[in-house]
Amino acid sequence: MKPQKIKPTVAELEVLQILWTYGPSTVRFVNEKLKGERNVGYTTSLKVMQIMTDKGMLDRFKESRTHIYSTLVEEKETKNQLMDKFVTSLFGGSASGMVLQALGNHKCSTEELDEIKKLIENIEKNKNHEPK
Amino acid sequence: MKPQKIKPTVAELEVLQILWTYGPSTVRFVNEKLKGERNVGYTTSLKVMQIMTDKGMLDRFKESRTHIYSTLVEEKETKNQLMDKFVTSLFGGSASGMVLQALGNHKCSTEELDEIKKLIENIEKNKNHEPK
DNA sequence: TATTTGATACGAAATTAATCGTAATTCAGA
DNA sequence: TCTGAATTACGATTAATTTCGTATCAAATA
Repeated sequence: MKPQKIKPTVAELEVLQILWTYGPSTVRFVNEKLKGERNVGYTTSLKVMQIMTDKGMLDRFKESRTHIYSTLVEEKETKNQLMDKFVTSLFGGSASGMVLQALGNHKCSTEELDEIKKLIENIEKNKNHEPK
Repeated sequence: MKPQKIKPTVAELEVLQILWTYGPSTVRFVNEKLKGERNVGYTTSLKVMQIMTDKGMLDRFKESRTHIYSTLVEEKETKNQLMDKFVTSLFGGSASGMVLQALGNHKCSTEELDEIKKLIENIEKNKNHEPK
C-alpha cells in the first residue's frame, strides 16, 4: 500500500539529511552546510532543490524574496528503503548478515551494544506475544 | 596503511559478487549469471570487466582463446568499505544506529537474532579481556 | 525612483556509468 | 590451409546526474 518509490540521488540525499536535521531551510542555508563538506556552488544547490521539488520530494513556500524548503519524504521510511537496497545488493537480503558484519568491524561502545541487546530482547518478547 | 580506495559501481559490484561466489571465471560465465537477474548483453559484461581490469580490481590470464578473470579485492574488506560509506552518509557514522534501524524494520528469525546476541556477548567478553 | 543586492529560473555543459555494435583476432576442425 | 564459431578490442551512444553561467526578477535603500 505504499507504491511511492523514493529514490534520491547522492546529491539529493545530502540535501535531505540537512533538511531532516535542521528543519525547513533556505537554499542559502543548505548550500552553506554542503560547503562544509565539499565545494559546491550556490546555483548547484538551488538546481538540485528545484529538481527535488519537481519530483515531489520537497515542498516550498515563499517568504519575502526567498523560498523555504521542507521535505515531503519521511526520514525513517526513506532510510529503510535505502537500507533494503543496500542489504539486498551486498548481503543477499539478509539483514542479520549485514548486522553481523557491521558489529564485527565497527567499534561500538558498550552502551551501544547494550542498547542493541535490549532491542533484540524486545523483539523476541513481541514475537512470543504475537506468535502468528 | 591502506590508501587503496575501492569504489565499484553498481555494475562492477555485481561482477564482484559473482567472482567472489564462484571463483575465477570467464566473461561468458559471468554474463550468464548476470542474465539470470536482468537483461544484459555479452559485450556489456565484457566491457565492464575490461574496465575493472584497467582499474586494478580484477586480474586475468589467457587460457586458450578466452580470459579467466579473478578479483584482486577482498570481499570482506570491500563490503566493509561500502558499509562505512553507507553508515557515514545515512547514520552519521553510527553503526549501532544503523543496526537498530535494520533490526527494527527487517524481519529476522529467532535464530538470526540469537546469533547476533551471541556475537555481541563475544565482543563484550573480548573488551573485558583486552581493556586497553 | 534608480540602484544595488540577493534570490530564482533556465538552459546547457561536463561527468559518470552503462550499454552495445562492429571490427579484428584466435583457435579448432574440416 | 581455409572456414566458422567464439572471443576480445574499441569506439560510440545513451542516459542519468551534477554542475554552473547567465538572465531575470524582487525588494530594500539611497
